[in-house]
Amino acid sequence: MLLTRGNAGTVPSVAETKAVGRGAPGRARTPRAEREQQMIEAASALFSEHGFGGVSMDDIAKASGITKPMLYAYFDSKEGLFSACAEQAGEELRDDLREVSERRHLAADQRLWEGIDLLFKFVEENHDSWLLLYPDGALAAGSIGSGAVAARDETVELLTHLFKRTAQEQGLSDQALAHIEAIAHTFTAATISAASHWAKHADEPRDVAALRLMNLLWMGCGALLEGRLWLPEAGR
Amino acid sequence: MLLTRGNAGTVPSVAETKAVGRGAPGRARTPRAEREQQMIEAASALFSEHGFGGVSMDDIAKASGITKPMLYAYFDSKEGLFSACAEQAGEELRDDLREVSERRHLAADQRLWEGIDLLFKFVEENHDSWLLLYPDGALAAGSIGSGAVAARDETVELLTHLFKRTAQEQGLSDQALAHIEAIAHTFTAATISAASHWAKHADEPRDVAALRLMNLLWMGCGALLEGRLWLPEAGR
Amino acid sequence: MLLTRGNAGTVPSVAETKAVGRGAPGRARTPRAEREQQMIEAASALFSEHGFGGVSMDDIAKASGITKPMLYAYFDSKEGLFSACAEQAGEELRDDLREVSERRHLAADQRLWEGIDLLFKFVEENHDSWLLLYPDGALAAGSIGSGAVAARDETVELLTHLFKRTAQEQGLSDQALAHIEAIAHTFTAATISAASHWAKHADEPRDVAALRLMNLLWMGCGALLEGRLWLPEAGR
Amino acid sequence: MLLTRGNAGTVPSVAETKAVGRGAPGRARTPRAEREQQMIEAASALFSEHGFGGVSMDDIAKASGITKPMLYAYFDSKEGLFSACAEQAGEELRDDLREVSERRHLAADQRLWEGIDLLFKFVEENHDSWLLLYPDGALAAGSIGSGAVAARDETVELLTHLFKRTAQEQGLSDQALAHIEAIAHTFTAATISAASHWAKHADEPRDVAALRLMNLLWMGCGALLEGRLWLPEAGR
DNA sequence: AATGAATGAGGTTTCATTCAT
DNA sequence: GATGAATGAAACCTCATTCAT
Repeated sequence: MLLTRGNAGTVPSVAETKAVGRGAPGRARTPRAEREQQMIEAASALFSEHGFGGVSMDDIAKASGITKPMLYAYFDSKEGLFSACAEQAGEELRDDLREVSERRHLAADQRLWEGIDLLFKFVEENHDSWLLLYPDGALAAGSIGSGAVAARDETVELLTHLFKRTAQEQGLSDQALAHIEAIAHTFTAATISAASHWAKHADEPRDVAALRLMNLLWMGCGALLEGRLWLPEAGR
Repeated sequence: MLLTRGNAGTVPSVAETKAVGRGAPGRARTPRAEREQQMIEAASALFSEHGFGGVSMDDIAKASGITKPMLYAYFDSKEGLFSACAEQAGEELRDDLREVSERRHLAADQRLWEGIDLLFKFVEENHDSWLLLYPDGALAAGSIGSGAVAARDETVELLTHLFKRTAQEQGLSDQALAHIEAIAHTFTAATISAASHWAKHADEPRDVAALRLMNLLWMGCGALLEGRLWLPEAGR
Repeated sequence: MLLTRGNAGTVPSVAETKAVGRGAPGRARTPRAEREQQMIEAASALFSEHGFGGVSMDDIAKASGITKPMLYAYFDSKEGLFSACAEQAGEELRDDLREVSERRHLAADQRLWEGIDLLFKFVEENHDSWLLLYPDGALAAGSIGSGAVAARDETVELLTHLFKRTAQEQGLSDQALAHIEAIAHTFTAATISAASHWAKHADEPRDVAALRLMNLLWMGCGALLEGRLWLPEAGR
Repeated sequence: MLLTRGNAGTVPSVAETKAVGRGAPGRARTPRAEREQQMIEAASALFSEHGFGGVSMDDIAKASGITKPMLYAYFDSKEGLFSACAEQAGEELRDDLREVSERRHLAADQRLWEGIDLLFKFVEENHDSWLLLYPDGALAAGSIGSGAVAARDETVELLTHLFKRTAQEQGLSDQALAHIEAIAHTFTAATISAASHWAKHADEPRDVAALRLMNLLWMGCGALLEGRLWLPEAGR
C-alpha cells in the first residue's frame, strides 16, 4: 500500500538480492534478538507514520528486508507485531513513570510535575514512538485489535496511578477522594491531549506547554483540596 | 465477462428467483428522504458499534435492506455516508452548544456548566451517536478520511469556543489569556474523555460526573484567574 | 464516471428541477423528434470526448437533462444510442461522398480529389463527429458493440467504393483490376489515418495535407495503371 | 467483515476442498519466470480474442489457473499485464524491423520490401500476437491505458522509421522531403491495415498481398521521387 | 409520456496469512 | 531458519438496465 506500484513484471531482472551473498551459499542465520529488532524498528517507523491500518505486512517486509513468513514466525500476527512495537515504544517512558510514582520523598506537587515534565520530554525526544502510541492524541483508537492495546493502556494506567498517588497523598477531602479514579482518568486524557497538541503545533517552548498543563491540573486539585466546590445555582 | 456485456434483461436465463419474496412483498419505491434516513440509521448503528473501518458497505447494505448501488447513489462513497451519519449524529448537540455559547446574559460559570450539562445529557440520551463521533473517547481517529471529519471537528470547535468565551469574559490575567487556545483545547479533551468514560462505566449518576468535571475545569480556571501560579522549585 | 462525485446526499435540496415547470403541473411532453435530438447531441459530445467505454448512461442522462428510462425508450441500449450518434455524425459526409462517387462527368483524378478534399473539410469542420467515428484514427475500435459499427462502416464502404470507381474507370490493367478491392481498402485506411493525423497535429494547412495524400494515392495508382510493377529480385 | 478479520487459517471450517486435486496433484511452487510465462500466455490469448476491455482479471485468472493476487503480484495491474503481453507479442517483429532498418548495404527498395515481407510473415505466423497489438487493424485503440501503449507504439515507430530511411536515402526532392514524416505515418497506417485485412480475409497468398502493398507504396514514392506531382485544376 | 428509485452482476485491487521447498 | 510462491476472502465502487408510479 505504501511503496508498491511500479515494479511490474516486465523486467524480471536480477531482482531483489538485498544485502545477502556472504560468500557461503547459506543464508544469514542472524540471531533471533537482532532479527526481532530489525523488524520492530522498520515496523515502528511505518506504524508511526501511517497508522496501524495504513501499513500492510508487505510494506513491513519490504522495509525491513525480512520476508513475511519470518514476521509471522516471530510475531504471530500483525497485531502481535504492533503489540511488540507498542511495547518497545513506551518502555522507557513507562519505566520512568513508574519510578517517579514511587519517589516517596517528593512533595506531591513536585512528583506531579516530574511526571508531566517526563512525558513532555519523551514526546519531544521520541516523537515517533509517541505517535505510535497515541496517533492524533487519541486515548484509544478503535481500529487496533484487542490484543494490541496492552502497551498503550499500560501508559495510561501508569499516568492514572501517578495522578492518584498525588491526589491521595495530598489529603483530599473525603468527597474528593471518592472521585479519585475518575479525576485521574480525566487528567490523563488532558495530559495526553496536551502533549500531542504541543507536539503537533510546537509553537512554544516545551516548558511553557508543560507548565501550563501542570497549573491547570494542580489548581484544579488545589481547589478541591481546600474543600472549595462549585455548585450550580438552585434554579437549575 | 467475456461477451456477457449487453444481454442484461433479454435472456432471463437460469436463476431468476432470489431477492424476490423477502417477508414484505416489495419495499420498493420509497421516497428519497425516507430511504436516506433508513440508510443513515442502519449505517450509524453499525458505525457506532464497529467503527468506520470495521464496517463494510456490504454490511450496511445488508443491514439496511438496501442494495449497495443505492448507498452510492445517495452518498457517493463510504466516507460520504459516514459524513452524513456524523452530521446527523451531533446535529442537535451542536445546535445546543452554539446556543449556549451565545447566551450573553449568563454568568461565565453558569454558561460553562450549561455546556457541560448539555453534553453529558447528550451522551446519556444518544449513546450511539456519541460513539459514532468519539469511538472510545478518541479526539480524532486517523482512520477516517479527510472529508468525513467535519462534523466531529465542529463539535470540538464548538466546545473549544465555549471554553474560550468563558475564559475571556472571566477576565483572565494577560498571562493566562495568552494561553487560552491551548487551555481550551485541553479542556475539550478532558471533557470528551470524561463524558466517554462516564458513559462506559456508568457507575454513578450523570450529575455527579458532570459536576466533578465542572469543578476540575472551573477550579483550574479560578486559580489562574486569581493570578495564582504554580512554579517548579529552583533546583529543577 | 465523468462528472459524478461531490453531490452527495447531504443536501437533498430542491433538487434537479431543470427547465420544467411550465404553469401546468404535467411534464413537458416534448415531441419525439426534439427529445431524440437533445439526447443525441449530448451523447455525441460525450462519446467524442471520452469514447464509447468512457461514458456511462448516467453521464448522458445528466448531460442531456433527460432521464435514463427515456434514453432506453428511445434507443433500446447504449449501443443503440451510439449507433444513432454515429449515424447522425457522418450523415452529411456520407451523402456527399455518395454524390461524388456518382459524378460521372468528372475525370477520375478529379473525382478522387474531390472525395479527399471533402473528407478533410469534414474533419476540419466537424472534428467531434469525426472523433466519434474514428477515435485515434482507428479503422474500427474493438470496444464497440457489434450493432453499432454500421454507420462507421458505411463511411468506410463509401470511401472504398469511391476508390474502386476511380480505379475502374481509369482502365487499370487486368492484373491491377484483380486487386481493386484490397487496394481500395488500403487507400481507405491511409486516408482515414492521414485525416486523423492531420486533425491531431494540425501544423500545416488543410490543403497541403490533403494534397499530399492525393499524390501518394494517385501516383501509386498511376504507376500500376501504366503497367509498371516492382518485383523483388530473384535471389530473394 | 464485521469481526471476521483475523481468523484466517486458524479455523479451516467447512469447505476445504476445491482447487486441490485438479488433474495434476499440485501445480504449486512454480518458479517465477515460468509462472510469468503461463500468465502472459493465457492473458495474451484472451486479450487477442476479446480485446482489452473484453477480458476481466477474473477471466485471466480462471484461464491460467492462477489466482488473481498472483497476477497482481507479478504485473501490478491489468494494464501492466497487458503491457507485458504487448511487449512480448511483438518482440521478435520489432527486433527484425530494427535490423532491417539498419541494413546499410541494401538498396532502398530492397529494404522496404524486406520490411513489408517481414511484417506479413509475422502476421501469418503470429496471428494472435498481431491481433493483440492491432485489434481490427486499428492504429491505436483509445481504450488502452496510457502506460500500455508502449509496445504497440514502438512497432509503429519502427515502421515509420523504416519508411523514413527508405525515403531519405532515395534522394527525394526537397519538396517531398519536407513531408517525410507525414508520408511515413500514412504508409504505416496503410501497411498495418493491409496486413490486418489480409489476415482477416486470407483469400490470396501472402506474397501477393505483400507485393501489392509494396507496389502501392513504392510507386507512390517513385512518382514523388521523379518530381512528378498531381495538382488540382485551376478552377478548383 | 416520463420519472425516481432500484438492482444484479461484475470490475479492479489489496490484505493477512500460509504452504512447499 | 528462511524463502518465494500462493491464496481465500473481501473491500470499494460502477454500470447497463428496468420496475412501479
